[in-house]
Amino acid sequence: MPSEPAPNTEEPRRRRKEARPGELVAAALDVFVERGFAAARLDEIAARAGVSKGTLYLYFESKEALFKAVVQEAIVPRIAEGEAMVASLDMAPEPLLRELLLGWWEVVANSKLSGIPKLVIGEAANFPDVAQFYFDNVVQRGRALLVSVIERGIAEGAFRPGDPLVLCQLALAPMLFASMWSRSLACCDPQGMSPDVYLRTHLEVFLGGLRAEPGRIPLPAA
Amino acid sequence: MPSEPAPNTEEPRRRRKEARPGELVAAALDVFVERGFAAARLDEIAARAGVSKGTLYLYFESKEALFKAVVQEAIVPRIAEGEAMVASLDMAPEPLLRELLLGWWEVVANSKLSGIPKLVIGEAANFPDVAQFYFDNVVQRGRALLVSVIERGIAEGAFRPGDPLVLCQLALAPMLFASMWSRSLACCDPQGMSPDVYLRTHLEVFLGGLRAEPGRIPLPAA
Amino acid sequence: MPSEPAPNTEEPRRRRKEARPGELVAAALDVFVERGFAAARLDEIAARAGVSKGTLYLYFESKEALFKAVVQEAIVPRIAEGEAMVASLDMAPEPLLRELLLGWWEVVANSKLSGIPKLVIGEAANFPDVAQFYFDNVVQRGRALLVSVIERGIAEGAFRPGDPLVLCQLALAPMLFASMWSRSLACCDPQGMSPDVYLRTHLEVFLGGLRAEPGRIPLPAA
Amino acid sequence: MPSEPAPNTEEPRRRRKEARPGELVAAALDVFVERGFAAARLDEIAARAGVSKGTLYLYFESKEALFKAVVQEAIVPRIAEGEAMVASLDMAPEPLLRELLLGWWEVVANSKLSGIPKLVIGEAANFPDVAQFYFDNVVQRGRALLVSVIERGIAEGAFRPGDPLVLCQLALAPMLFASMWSRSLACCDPQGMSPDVYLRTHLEVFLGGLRAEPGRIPLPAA
DNA sequence: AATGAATGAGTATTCATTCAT
DNA sequence: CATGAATGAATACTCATTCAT
Repeated sequence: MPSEPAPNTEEPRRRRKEARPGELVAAALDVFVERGFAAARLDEIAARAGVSKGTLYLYFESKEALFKAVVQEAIVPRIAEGEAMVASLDMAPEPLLRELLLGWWEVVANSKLSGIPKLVIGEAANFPDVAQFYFDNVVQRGRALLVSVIERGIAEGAFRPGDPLVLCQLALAPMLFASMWSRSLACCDPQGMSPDVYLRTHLEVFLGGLRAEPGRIPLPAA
Repeated sequence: MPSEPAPNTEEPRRRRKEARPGELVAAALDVFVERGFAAARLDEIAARAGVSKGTLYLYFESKEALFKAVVQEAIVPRIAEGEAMVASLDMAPEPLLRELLLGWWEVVANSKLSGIPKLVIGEAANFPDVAQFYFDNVVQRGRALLVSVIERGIAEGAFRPGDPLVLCQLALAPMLFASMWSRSLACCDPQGMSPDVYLRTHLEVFLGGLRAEPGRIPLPAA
Repeated sequence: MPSEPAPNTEEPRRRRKEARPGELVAAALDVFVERGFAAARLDEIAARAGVSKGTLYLYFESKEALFKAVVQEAIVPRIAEGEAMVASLDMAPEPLLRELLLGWWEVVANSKLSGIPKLVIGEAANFPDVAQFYFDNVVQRGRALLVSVIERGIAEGAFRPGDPLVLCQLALAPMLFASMWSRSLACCDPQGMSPDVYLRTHLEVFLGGLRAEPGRIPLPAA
Repeated sequence: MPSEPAPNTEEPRRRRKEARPGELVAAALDVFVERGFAAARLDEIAARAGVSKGTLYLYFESKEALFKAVVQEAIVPRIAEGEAMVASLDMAPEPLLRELLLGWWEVVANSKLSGIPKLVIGEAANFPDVAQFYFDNVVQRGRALLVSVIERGIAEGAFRPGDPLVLCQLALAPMLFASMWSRSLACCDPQGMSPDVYLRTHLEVFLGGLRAEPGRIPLPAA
């Protein structure tokens, strides 16, 4: 009769306990991104995290809560990094904007994270709480970031005058769209398209069209 | 006690029979767009069309077949109109491209149809057959249309040289994205954004960045 | 406006009208035998008969009624033939019994008809009316036939004394079983078995065991 | 108002868990035998086992899997017993064959088990997987048992020469047929028939016809 | 803290039967 | 007579959530 439990070949208990929520969130991110919100099965998330389904409910009170945690853990910090970048970098608006978009592309577009916008947009109508949470915590803060840079660019005369929010959306749309595409219809396309060419063309065309140049009229306004 | 049966307030049988598939497809379009493919309940489609669930199976052998019929009836003809437009209009590339994008926006973006791309992109991973069908019948044909115009623009020196497929995607992405947005997160946004300003800004910026002008370098290529 | 209907290239109306029920019953026999009673779809029966589903209900008030008609048309006359045979043939009991069993084998076992016993036995519990109908119209009459021959054989000292009904059942069981087997598990058996050897062995063994011979004791009795 | 929770009248969780599959299989056997495979409702099986429908799927992944488990648990062990019997008993072929058939009759014919052959034969055409499984696991092994005894009997000169597989089938057919009959048309027969007389007559007639005796010719062969 | 057995509401699909034309 | 459109009840299977251990 051993007075001590069999030597644990896995992580020590204490570490696991603290690490649990993070492991669960990581597994959840995987499954949510692969299947979407509605189609993700808690069973599969639990299995991938190596725990039982019941354990999920120890840490998260529902599927929605789990998803919110995924957003909180995986996406919100990326936004914060962008905010820090803007605060610390002392660059002219166009290079800064370019830098931000490139940074987003590198961090998000090529990782699992890029699956989240697709999921949220695709299922927002069926899960309004999820949508609202994402909007408040990700969209609003992300927009504020870009809008501030664009507003400065307009104020400084680097960009054509226009609606900054509209321009923010137009800067992001092709990138978000590409990330959604790559996780949906891209696999139906036998030839494909170079993501690199796509991104550089977008930046070149978008910034080329946004730049204030002699003879250019202001962009539309409300 | 009427000696004659109550006057039939319903459509005569013969007419209904021919009208049925169309009514079903219309109801299905509504529900698919509101709920997505997986979450759309056949019950609801039937109820909205005023028939029983069994009747759906008289005309469509499965949910997927019904969805394919929706795409076939509602989307494919719009593509055909675009093809006809390109064939008949004798315009310079830039105005033609502008016209096509505007036409798409008017016909699609403001109708239920704009819900279909969101649905397909959001659920392609879970329903590969649906995705392939949409890709083959809508994406490919739509792309061919725009790509031909863009190629001509490049050849004639109106547009900067670049990858036509990439440019096609970049022309459409902000529009498709906006239509997806309006059916998902837009309702979380208290202030909103003028679709009109959005579209005109996109055209102005995109075409402004695409236009060949002295001193401009070619766009990236593979 | 033709005063006469377009020349019918098919069967003339009058003949078809009378032939209808027979065609329906024939199609029904096929489908019932292939699928069983519950799994037979009226759709398929109608399609095979080249009529609409509704037409079936013009002639038969339900699936059960249709099945009863099948039994009536296809099986009952076969029994009558056996009865006629016994009445007309003036043979000793053993050759007569042999003749009857051989006749049954030839007429029934190798035709679709042999599917009916399997169906009735397999689904009697779920469709008691069908079972009762079959029992009254087929089993009882068939038994009476064989029992009379067996009783005569016993009375004349050709067969060992025993329960005639039991002997009747034992004479038929291997044949009915074989016909059920050939429509069910036979296809799982890669090697198979010669039906001819099977039948001849049965007759040889059964009649060999039934025959009264010196030193043999009577068979069991109730 | 009891200060303590009501004494748990149900089984403790741990015990139930291990007992569950067995209880489910037992309930399934009942319902499959009463209704057949297609007509058996999972609802009813679950209700009879005192669990919810979902619980069935915790243990068996489909109706087919449940049925295979029934065969595995309820029938296969019976075959094994027969195999053990042949291996252990040192008897002459005829008594051994008689013993095996009697044993089968006692164990199977009078229990629910006898409903399984009826079910399999009745629905094999509609459920080929089920049929194949039954054939491989029950029919083949059962045949091997009897065939070996029959072959030995022929070799030792106790039985007339003939096709052992055919003789095996002929030995079993009346017994299997009787078990199917008792669960189908027997209830339509007001007078009935003594199973005991039936069985003893079969053994007497069959073995009487099979026994090698002076002056008997060999049985048919392929 | 962790488990995993149990639940039961929810949904696509099938098919005998009806009835207006 | 004949049609075939319409019905709606029936059923296997799924999965988020609960809770006794």
